[in-house]
Formats: sequence, structure tokens, C-alpha cells
Amino acid sequence: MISLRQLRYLQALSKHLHFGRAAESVSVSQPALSMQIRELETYLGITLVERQSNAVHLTREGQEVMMRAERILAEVRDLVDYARQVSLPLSGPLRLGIIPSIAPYLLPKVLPKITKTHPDLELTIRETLTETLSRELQTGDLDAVIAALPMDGAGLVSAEIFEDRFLLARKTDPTIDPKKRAEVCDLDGTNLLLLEEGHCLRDQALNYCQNIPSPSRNTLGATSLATVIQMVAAGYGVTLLPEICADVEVRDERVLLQRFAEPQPRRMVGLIWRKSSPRHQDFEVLAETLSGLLNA
Amino acid sequence: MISLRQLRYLQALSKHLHFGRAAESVSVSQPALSMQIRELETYLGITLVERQSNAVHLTREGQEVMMRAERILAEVRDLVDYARQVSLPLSGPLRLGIIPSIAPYLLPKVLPKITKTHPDLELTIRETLTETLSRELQTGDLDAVIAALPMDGAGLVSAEIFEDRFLLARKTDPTIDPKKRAEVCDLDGTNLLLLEEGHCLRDQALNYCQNIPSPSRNTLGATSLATVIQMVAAGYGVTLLPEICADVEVRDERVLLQRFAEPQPRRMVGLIWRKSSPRHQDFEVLAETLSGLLNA
DNA sequence: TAAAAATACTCCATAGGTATTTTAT
DNA sequence: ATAAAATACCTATGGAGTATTTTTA
Repeated sequence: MISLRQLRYLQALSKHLHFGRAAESVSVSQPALSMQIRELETYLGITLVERQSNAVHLTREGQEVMMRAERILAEVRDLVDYARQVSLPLSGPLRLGIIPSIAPYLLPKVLPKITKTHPDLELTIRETLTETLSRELQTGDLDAVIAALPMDGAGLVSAEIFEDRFLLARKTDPTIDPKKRAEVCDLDGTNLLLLEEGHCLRDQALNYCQNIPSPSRNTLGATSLATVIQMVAAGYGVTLLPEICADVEVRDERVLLQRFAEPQPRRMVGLIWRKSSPRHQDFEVLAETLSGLLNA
Repeated sequence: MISLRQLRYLQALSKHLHFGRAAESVSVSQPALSMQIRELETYLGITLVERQSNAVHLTREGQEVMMRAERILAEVRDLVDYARQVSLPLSGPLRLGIIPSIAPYLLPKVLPKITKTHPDLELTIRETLTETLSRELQTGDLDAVIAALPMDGAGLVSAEIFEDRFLLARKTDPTIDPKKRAEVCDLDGTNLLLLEEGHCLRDQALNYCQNIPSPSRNTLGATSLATVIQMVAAGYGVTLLPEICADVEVRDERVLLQRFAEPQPRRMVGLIWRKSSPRHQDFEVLAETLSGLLNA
């Protein structure tokens, strides 16, 4: 069977037209190169090189084989070059899914920096609910997902990015000290305003509130946090607002944000990908980068 | 350093998507193939294959590397083919495709002589429809094809082998002089029995008959000419039969064969190969040989 | 005779095989 | 529990080195 080594040696020989110098140019001994050339000729069944004591030159067929060999070696070089380029971390297309309660707040903060530090990264963003993201991740339609941990789904792994505390958003009330920590009982007897079914935010809030004494509350079911906040401002109830959303969503003086007393409700936001994905390194790096940007 | 062996193993793996079966297909053990794939990945610095316990598939980069590898392996094959052709004309493996309306009649006539005059030729015959042959020829799964000219497909060239006239096969009728030439109008008002869709024979016959006055005919759609002839013998209709099939298919006295008046319907049968094939010389010789055997 | 390639031989790297372990379902 | 790939370990092929011989101008 023919080998690339034989083609490389032939190439060296055709360049130097001298077995000794050709061998030297590819860092092997003269007999080693002679042997490989000989074997190539034997396998192909034709004489490639005309050996004279004072001169060596390729036969007509040798020239033809040489041209083909050159093409092959060039393509091999291209293949290796391609791989080298690809092996640079965080480059090429990356399809990233993000849940709606994070995307509009996180992306403006990190996208400019990411595209600057990783100019070869071609990000495609998809914003939708956790369940859909999980499915698309598993089928390979997405490369990675940013969502609250843990994410259900077989064969998925994750890295933590940042911890997101929930704040209590209520109508401003002069009698309340903004520094004072809110308690679960503060939710008692008020309307708890939440997003519609399917948003993990809703589930997380309900989970925290499940031990409220009297759960007489209207959970609304809005499709955007902006709506929920407007309802809060109008005095219709309270909500649990992720800290990351606070800056953007609450510019209204009628809304007061309060931290909770320990244990504070919180969610861990992470990057999730398929365990079998070859871009493990990429995702670790990406998670690290995001974490650095957000916790700085 | 990268090796052709690694590319061959990668090709096998990409085809079977299963380490064990891929290894078997290239006649090595599973660990041997695993090792080579692993080393290729290590050398390139990228993961080519995503290994899951139940499924194996190429990564995006793996696909790209694979495409390049395929090109390289094809060029290596061409190099070897070229050399073989130079050293021994018409020797070594030759994968030949033939259409069903020629294969069973042509091969018995020529195969014995070909294997005698070219004992080093290792023929592999594939018999299927024109469209499939054209595709497999273009992808390199076949080296050459025997079919009716012209054959569609980019980058293909051909050489004529022999001209095949169509004869009219009809139920024997004492009132008809067998020497008398048939006319297109003889087909009028009878059932025209043909092979099913996809056979070029069908298209050729329909092409000839497209100007029949009253095309009230049942074109049947059989899968073999033998069936068609049986239908003719039973008086169910007529058909256009290539002359090359006549000897084999028509031993039934109930069937009468008549030549057509000029211009006789005919097809040119030729040998077709890729213009880029290095075995140009081989195919010219083969076509010449076949032509000599058939027109003698 | 001189220069260069081929041969002889020895050694060692590595591809490959068998047996086994690990891993994921 | 099963199937599949990875690992461990051993064998053997063959590529390469050194020393030498052959060839031919």
C-alpha cells in the first residue's frame, strides 16, 4: 500500500535529483530514502526514477506521478492547516440558547466583550423557554444553553456562570425601610404576580413561596417582566424579580426592591451542553469568561 | 505526522458510524482503528468523532476533515490507477456498471474473451439503471459504465461500442412476410408492452413511437424483458426489442421479429467514464476491444 | 578511481492483535 | 445487563541507521 511518506520522499528526490541530498533534506539516511522510493516503484509497477551514477532524473511516468503526489501532499497540508485553525478555542459557529428571563439583560452586558475577545466566534442566539432549549440541545440543534441550573435532560453537563438572587418588588411605601430584608411572610395576603406557565422563573418563585400560610393570590400569567413590573407599580401586587433584571426593568419610582432575609431565594445560572460534545473546552472557557464578566 | 491509513480508517468510520464494523470493513481490529482515529485527532488537535455509547457521529470539523480526506484518497487512488495503467494496460480492479437491457446478453459474449486477453483485469460488474450508474460513476464508486449514449452527467466522456437496432417483436402471423420491414404504423392500435419506469429502453421505445396516430396502448411496466416477450407470445401486444437481446430472449416460435424500415430505431451503446480518470487509455482500449468482439 | 546508489544487517518504533476494563444505557 | 469504545500489554512488521558492496562514468 502506498504511503504519504513515499510521496514526500519522492518529492524531495524530484527536487534535489540526488538520493543523498534528498535524504538529508527530509532528515533520513540515504538508504532509507532509496528503500522507500524503490518500494513505491515496486508497488506501482513502474520505474519513476532513472538512476545514473552521475545523474538522477524522473522518468516521464515519474513526472506524472510526481505531479499527482504534489497535489496530494498540498491537500494534506491544507487539511492539517484547517485543523490547526479550527483548534483555536472559541472560534467558528456556536448556536447558543438563552431563556427569556436572562437574555435581554445578560446579552447587552456581555456580547460586546465576547465579540471583542473572540472575534472568530460566530454566535447565533435563540431565546425561548427552558424545555424547548433542553430538547434542541439534546438533538444537536443548539450547541449550548444558558439557563437556570439544574437543567433536565440526559447526557447534559454544565458549568456555573453566576448566582442570581430574587428580589422582592413591591409598590413603594414610605413606611418601609428599603434596607430592611423582606421575609416570606411579606408575601402573605398579597397578590403574587408571575409570568405565564412554562417560564422557569414562575416555577422558581412558586417554589420559594410554597410555604406561605394563606396562598390566596392571583399569579397573573404575564408574558413579559415589564408587564409584571407595571402591575406592581400600579399597586396590584408583588413579584419576585431576578437581580439581573433589576437595572433594566425597575426605573419606576413607584416600585421598591428589597432583598430577602437568609436564606435568600436564588437561582444558579449556568452554561449547559451535551456531555459528548467535542467543544467541551470551548464551553468551559465561555462559561469562565461569562462568569468573569458578570462577577467583576 | 498524518498518514493515509488514518484517513482510510476515518473514511470507514464515517461510513459505518460504528468503530467495530468500521474496523471490520478495513480488516483490522476495533482497538487498532480506535487508536488510529485517536492519533489523528491528537495530531490535528481537534475532535473528529463524537462518541456516544449508543451512537457515533462526526463532528462538524470531522465532516470537513472527512471531505478533504475523501478528496485525498480519491487522488491517491487515481495515482495508483494511472501507474497501473502505464505498467499493465487493462489490469487491476475495474468496477464496471452495465444497464440491465445489455448486461445479460453482452457479458456472456465478451467476458470469456476479455478475461482471456486481459487476465490481470479484475472486473466487478454492477447491473442497475442508467440513472444510478451515472451517479455512481460520478462519485467514483464505479470506474466505467456501459450504457446507451449519450449519458447525462458532468465531466463524463465516452467511446462508442456498437449500434443496437430495435426490432419489432409481435405474435407470429402466417400472413406476414418476416422479411418485410415494419413501419411505425404497425404499432398503431396494438398494445405496446414495455419495461417499467426507469429503464432507458422504455424511454427509447416511447421516443420512437411518439408520433403514432392513435396511442391507445397499454405500456405494461414489466421488470424483465423475458416477461415482456412472454406477453408478446401470448398475443397481448407488441414490443420493441434490442437486437442484442434477440438471440437469448426469442426462442419462442410464437414470436416474430421484424426489422423496421428506415430510419430504423436504434441506440448507440458505449463505454462511459470520468474525464478526470487516469485510466483514459484503459477505457479507450476496452471500448475498442468490445467493439471488435461485437462487430466481428 | 571516485561518486553515488544498492545491499546487508541490526535495531527500534509503532501498528496490530488479544484480553480486559470502562462507560453509558 | 449489555453493547461499545477505551485501555493494557504483548507481538511482529517494517522503517531507519551504520557499514559495506556494487555500479558506472
